[in-house]
Amino acid sequence: MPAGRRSAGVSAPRTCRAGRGADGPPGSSVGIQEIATATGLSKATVSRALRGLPTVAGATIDEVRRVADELGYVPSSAAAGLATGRQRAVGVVLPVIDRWFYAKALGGVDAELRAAGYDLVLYNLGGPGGDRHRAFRRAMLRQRVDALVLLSLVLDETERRELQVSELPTIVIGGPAHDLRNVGVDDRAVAALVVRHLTDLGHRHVAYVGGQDEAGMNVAVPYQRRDGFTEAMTRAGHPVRTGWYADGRFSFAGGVAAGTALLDVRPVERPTAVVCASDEMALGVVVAAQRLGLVVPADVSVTGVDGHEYGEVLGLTTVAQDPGAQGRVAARAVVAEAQGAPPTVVPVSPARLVVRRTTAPPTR
Amino acid sequence: MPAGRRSAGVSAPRTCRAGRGADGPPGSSVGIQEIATATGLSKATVSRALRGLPTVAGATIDEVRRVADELGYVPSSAAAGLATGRQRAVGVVLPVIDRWFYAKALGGVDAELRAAGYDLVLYNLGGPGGDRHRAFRRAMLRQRVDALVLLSLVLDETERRELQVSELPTIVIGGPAHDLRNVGVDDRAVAALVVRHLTDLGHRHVAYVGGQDEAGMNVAVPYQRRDGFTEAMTRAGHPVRTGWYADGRFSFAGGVAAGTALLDVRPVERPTAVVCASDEMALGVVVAAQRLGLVVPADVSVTGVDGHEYGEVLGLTTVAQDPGAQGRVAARAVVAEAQGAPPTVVPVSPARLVVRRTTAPPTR
DNA sequence: TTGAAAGCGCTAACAA
DNA sequence: TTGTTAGCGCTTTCAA
Repeated sequence: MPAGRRSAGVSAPRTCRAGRGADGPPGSSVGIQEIATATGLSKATVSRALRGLPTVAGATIDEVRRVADELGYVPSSAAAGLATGRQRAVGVVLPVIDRWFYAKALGGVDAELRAAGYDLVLYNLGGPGGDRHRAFRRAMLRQRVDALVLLSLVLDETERRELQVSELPTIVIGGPAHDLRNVGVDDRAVAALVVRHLTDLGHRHVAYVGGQDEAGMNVAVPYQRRDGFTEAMTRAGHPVRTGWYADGRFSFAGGVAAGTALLDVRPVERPTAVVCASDEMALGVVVAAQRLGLVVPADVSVTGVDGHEYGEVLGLTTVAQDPGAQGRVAARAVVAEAQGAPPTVVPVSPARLVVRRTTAPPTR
Repeated sequence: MPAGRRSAGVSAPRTCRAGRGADGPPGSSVGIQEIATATGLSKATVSRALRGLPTVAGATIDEVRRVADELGYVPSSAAAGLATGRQRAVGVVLPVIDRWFYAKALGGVDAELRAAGYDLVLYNLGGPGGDRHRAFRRAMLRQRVDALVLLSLVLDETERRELQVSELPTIVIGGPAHDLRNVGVDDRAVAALVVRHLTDLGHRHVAYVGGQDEAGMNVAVPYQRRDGFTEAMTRAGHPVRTGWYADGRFSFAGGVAAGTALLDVRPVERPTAVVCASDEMALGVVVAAQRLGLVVPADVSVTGVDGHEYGEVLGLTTVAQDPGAQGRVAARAVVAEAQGAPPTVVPVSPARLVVRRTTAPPTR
């Protein structure tokens, strides 16, 4: 706009405000200078008053705020950012938005940032197709944000290096990432929790639906859940058949496919329980079972991980986690760090077994 | 940082770069001045070269970019924004993130903005609890964005006024809003489409599940769908009983509740079809029907609106729309306007009937 | 408690 | 094709 304004006619070297004269309240470019003039104070004092610094007289603050309001003053984040070097904004980088976990976590990050007076700049890598690299670079290569929250991302070598160079406080939600702080549940423990529940019920033939989320989820999460499952089963004395690992791509449709593959076999070949690495996949497996004429949990028990609303309504046994809370924790951590606090250790996020109606003792 | 740097020791009035000396490549504050010095060019030329302006010699551009890279130059969006008055960012305001429609639309907006080189600043009003008002105040926008995309929002008087004052190019997705451009489907037509399908099948006793999304969805959407439904049914000669309007709160759980209320009655009192204003509610109604021992579509037909993935897997008849595309259209429109183009008319978004397995002729 | 003045890093007239 | 120069709107020393 400055440029626009300037080229709009006369070229008064300075004090060239707005298109319209500095007349009424509803003008676009009311700055602290205008407020200073109107109040007879200096820009410096107005600036301080607006921020409520303690060195300003209470009466002055009130007066300045009143006038600012009257004039329709809108602070310029760019100017403040340039002067202070802090943008009061945090970047959130995620692989895709339309997945339960990401959407919930993003909501949590947002809530916390809003409370802290920070803006949230979204960098969606847009799935495997999106030119994620460019998006990632832009995130930090423009100094638009003071910190970064990464949602379940696998970083490649280059990305990691750029992150380091940027020196931005960073944290990742969901799945540990090399050298970066991390908030999330203990995925191996989550898997062990489910296995324990199932073996306690008497299950010995348990299959697993996991797989890689092609959307760019942190590889560590699926691996850890799967390994945790395998380990726990082995420890319980019921090693898992190689054929009983199916890929559900972390989606509902993928769950249906995986469930069908696993369950559409002769009864003796069929697992008595299916452990899924997410609720959406578990829901898919339940649907697959029903389509095959099986009764859940009489014929097969099914479990998920997440705490998805649908699962609640449908009675899915699961290990519930709270991605919103994880988002809030992550946001709080990076904001604190951006404000100069030393990095603190973030505790492991809670996850708890919620037994509902898709698990029961095996009938075989 | 400037402040931080300054207080870090000596107070050299000017040219006080970085903490470390202006030594190696990986320093945080390399500006165009450094590049200018290194190349022997002026700041102005460096600036132009970096932006690839046509008035710069090709060789110069290459050289500047090379040196910039070498020095680890990171542009400052704040400085550029301050100088130009354009932030290269668009704000997206939405009531909640974790709803199918919003997540999808947000993804579309994001994709388009990324392609245009704009950043996306998210303003989540955080549901009915969130202090939505604050989020909307122009003070909060802080001139951080050049345009606004509103997702299905109802604006109150104050909000509308502040929007006007801000003079930002604005567009709303989903549901018309007073005085603002709008992208979305024709909700009355959508309802009529479903009714047509059902009456063609022979249905005369049709109930409706709609309701107000407490999350702050544009009121117009539910109203228009409901009115479109009522009108179409009346026109078809099958006026709807007053008791056959249920509130599903635009959620899956709400759909289950509404479906139960509607279907748990004596067979003769039961509608032969249930039209739902969203797929999630429709899925809930299907579940409710199954729980009551009814067969879909033999005992009841059920329809939704949206084109949700789950509905696809489960064979839900619906009117599919593409919120991602709507998001892209909206983003493109506001970006163009932010760049000075005159506002154009946005055409109504397409919606098409997708007949699957939850609708059939009535057996009664 | 306030004011004066010097920038923050970049862009854009204007001149060369 | 490039350089000079004057800001963009705010914050922050330093001095009063």
